[in-house]
Amino acid sequence: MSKQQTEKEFLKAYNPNKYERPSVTADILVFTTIKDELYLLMIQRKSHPYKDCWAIPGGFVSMDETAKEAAIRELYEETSVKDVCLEQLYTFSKVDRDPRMRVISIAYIVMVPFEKLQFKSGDDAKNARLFLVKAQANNEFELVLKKKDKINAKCTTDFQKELDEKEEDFVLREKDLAFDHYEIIKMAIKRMRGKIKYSNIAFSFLNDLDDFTLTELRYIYDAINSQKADIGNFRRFIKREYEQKGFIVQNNSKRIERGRPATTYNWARERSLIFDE
Amino acid sequence: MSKQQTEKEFLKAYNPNKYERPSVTADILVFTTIKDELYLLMIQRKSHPYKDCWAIPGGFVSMDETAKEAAIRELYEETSVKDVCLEQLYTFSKVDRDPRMRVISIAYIVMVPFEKLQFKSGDDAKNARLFLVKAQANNEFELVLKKKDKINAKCTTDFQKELDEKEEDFVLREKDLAFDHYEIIKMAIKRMRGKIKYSNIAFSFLNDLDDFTLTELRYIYDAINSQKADIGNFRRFIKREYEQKGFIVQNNSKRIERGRPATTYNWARERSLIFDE
DNA sequence: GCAATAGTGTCTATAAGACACTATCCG
DNA sequence: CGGATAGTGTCTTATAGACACTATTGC
Repeated sequence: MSKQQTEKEFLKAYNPNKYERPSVTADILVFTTIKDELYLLMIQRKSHPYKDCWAIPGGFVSMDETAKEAAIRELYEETSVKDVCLEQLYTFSKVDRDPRMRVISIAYIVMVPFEKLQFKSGDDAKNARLFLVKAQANNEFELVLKKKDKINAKCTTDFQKELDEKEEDFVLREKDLAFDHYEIIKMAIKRMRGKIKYSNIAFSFLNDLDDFTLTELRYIYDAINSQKADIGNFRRFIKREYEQKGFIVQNNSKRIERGRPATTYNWARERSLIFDE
Repeated sequence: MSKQQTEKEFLKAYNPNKYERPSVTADILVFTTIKDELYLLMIQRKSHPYKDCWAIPGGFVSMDETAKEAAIRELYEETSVKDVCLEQLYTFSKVDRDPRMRVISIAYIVMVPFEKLQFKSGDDAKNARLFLVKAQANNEFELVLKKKDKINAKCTTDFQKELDEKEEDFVLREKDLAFDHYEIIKMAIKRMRGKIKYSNIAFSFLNDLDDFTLTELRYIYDAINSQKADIGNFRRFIKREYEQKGFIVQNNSKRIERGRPATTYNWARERSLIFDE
């Protein structure tokens, strides 16, 4: 090979199969909130390895798509959700994390309003469920499926029937999760808690950016932090950081449910600002 | 295939070569500080693609190492530096980022004291240089090689001779960098500026954790933020966040150079706390 | 009126920024 | 003494947390 080779010549002669290569997958952590609780979408594996264990959804990154595009595709396949923003969490590359072969996983966080989630729990190819994320000390957590909760009520799979007949809630702990998924989820929760302080990620959980109340928004903060914020201090914080700076504006209408009607707000800037890094 | 297959049988029958796979590389951003300026290690490519362009070092992740281990190995090969902490920055996966083939890069940031860097600039396989990171508005930047600076003085390559004969400094801008490396560096600078506020990453630039002055530490903050901190406010900040909490402790000896001798400090906790996430 | 929810006001402690001042070395 | 660098003090404003209070609805 001459040193005076042009780039074109070089590329023609280049053999891209010289080295063995790992598989690359995109994993997605689909979080949602209901009231002031945080939920995570998990699927039950129907095949080896970790058959019957619960895992976060994911799939191989194909040659003609970015990792993010793969995550978006997977997300759509699992939940019919489109047009959401994803945040890259971390890339996991332990050599033995998958017993089949070398797999490197790029994990993404996606935050979806519960109302937009059409998770395909009826799909008999696999069980998909929203697990309550029950925070414990030190960023540890449990994933809980409440007996006869309304959230996964539509599910009519064998698994659901079994669960309904049991005496207690169904609880997943570290050892019950497939692969290194406990570690991934733990990191995701930590990341969300970190980012909620200085970014607007909480707004990505709102069902309607044109019509939300400060209480709805506070519940989202409470869900992620798993603690109840002081009402007065929270309002002051949102008004200073978002209303005074023109990101959110009051609507004319009020939300009437029980108690005093609530002022509703709308996000006044480009929607793409939500969840921008 | 029977549904009653055991995991062992499954793994035996599994064919891991079903899908085409991308190559995976680990790229490292080696930052260092001199006085209150930030420098980045770049290498000049000796082969296609982007022959003669400047790039951040990197290499393929092999099948028996994690991405982080690959980064550590690369780092050692380039700079003889060992025992440093790396921070995973981001994984870049655009389909066409490398014209040879599909390459996904996991980028790592490493912060090294200048004194510990033995960068192999004499190695005639490639030029390696420390570029001054010259910040501009909006997280943009230029990489500058000053004519006849002392930092890269040991270099005797053809490139250096050429540079010495020129009239002006050698400046790299976005278009002068290989692949998507401008974007990567930009993100790295942003990340460091974000993390320096609430983490102890600045300490990882200190040459001697058992003997440093607050002025040395302030210079590191200035280098990353590319602005000069107020001396009094900075001291108050460090004393509150680090001395009062017992992370750093005053030494008995003083550092005597010019002017009033400076109190030296040492990091009093486990060293592994430096740069922990 | 009462339960329920929305929303305000106030007090305190802490933190961030601007900036003037003092201290201690060398030569 | 003066130049150089280290280190202190003070004033102002912004922010965070605790917590008591008022407002507006339906029934």
